Amino acid sequence: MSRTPPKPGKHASPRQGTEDAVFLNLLRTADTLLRGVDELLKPSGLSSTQYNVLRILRGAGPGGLTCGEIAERMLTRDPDVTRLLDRIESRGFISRRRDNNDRRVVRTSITTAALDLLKELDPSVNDLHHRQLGHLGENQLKDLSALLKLARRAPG
Amino acid sequence: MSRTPPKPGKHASPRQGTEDAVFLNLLRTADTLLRGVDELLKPSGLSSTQYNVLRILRGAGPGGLTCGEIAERMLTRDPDVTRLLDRIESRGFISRRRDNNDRRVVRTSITTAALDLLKELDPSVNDLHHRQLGHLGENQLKDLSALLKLARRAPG
DNA sequence: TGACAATATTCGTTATAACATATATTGTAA
DNA sequence: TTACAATATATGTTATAACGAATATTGTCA
Repeated sequence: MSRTPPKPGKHASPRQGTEDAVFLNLLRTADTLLRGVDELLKPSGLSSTQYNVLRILRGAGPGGLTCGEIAERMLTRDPDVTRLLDRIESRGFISRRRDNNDRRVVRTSITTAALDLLKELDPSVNDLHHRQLGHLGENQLKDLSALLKLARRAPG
Repeated sequence: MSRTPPKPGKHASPRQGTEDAVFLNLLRTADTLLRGVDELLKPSGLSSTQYNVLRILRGAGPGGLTCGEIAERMLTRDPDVTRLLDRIESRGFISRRRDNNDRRVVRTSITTAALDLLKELDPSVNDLHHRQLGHLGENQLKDLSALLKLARRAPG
């Protein structure tokens, strides 16, 4: 097999278990927190994925973004941005139009209806995060963010 | 609204941004790592959810587990364990039988075919985790695990 | 120009997830 | 025993995700 051999002189490594534990804890924690957000969004009929897209578009401003740019910024990669946007559009939360310079691309921007909804949701989302993570100290939060960012930066 | 008022004398809090950052980093990192696992499992036709179930059942031993017990231990909550198990069963990786004492419950146990497959996958999964997380030091891994565990333990 | 690769998005299809509700079995209490 | 709540799993249905291939447009180079 193409298995990387362990460094000579090192035994089967306690790291293995530690790395595995990080992986398991990461998924469990992410699922727990995400579930809370989905719960909170349920009354407005948004999935967390849709909510995430709307936040991305709010951040992008009135110029809007292309499908590819949206895909890049999503938290969770989605191979089918088109139909995700279809569903959001059908609720009147985004508008799409062909770019005149490059007619391959479709620029998507957020509607004022969606901006209003986000504004309404903002405080509850902040509150939720605070309930979910407020028991961590400021330093722990910063450490955690830094470690997570670092964890994503695999050398391979 | 039922918004918890901020402590008097404190402004809108830099914590808010920090908590939000943790949340975003958590989802991004989890997605990145999970994607690697899915990629690795693709040749064997297992989703990461199915793989997770098989690992749970391996850990449970020959006595097997009930649907409820499996659901509890899953990384990602799934409201429809039945059909998840259906799909795994159709590939011959688990066997199910009614419990004779309590005929409501179905006990599920892993087959030797699945044990063989897991054994075959073990080294590649460990290697993957090592490639994904090996650049973190032993202490960082332990800190990260601890913080993630702590993050799940919200007081509410 | 014409052929072709690259890019951006869309579509067809199948698999899986989510949600609400139904069925079967057991335990409990009148 | 009968009625009823509780538990464990299963099913019907709809929504979303995943995968592969298709379409449209642009850029590049012989």
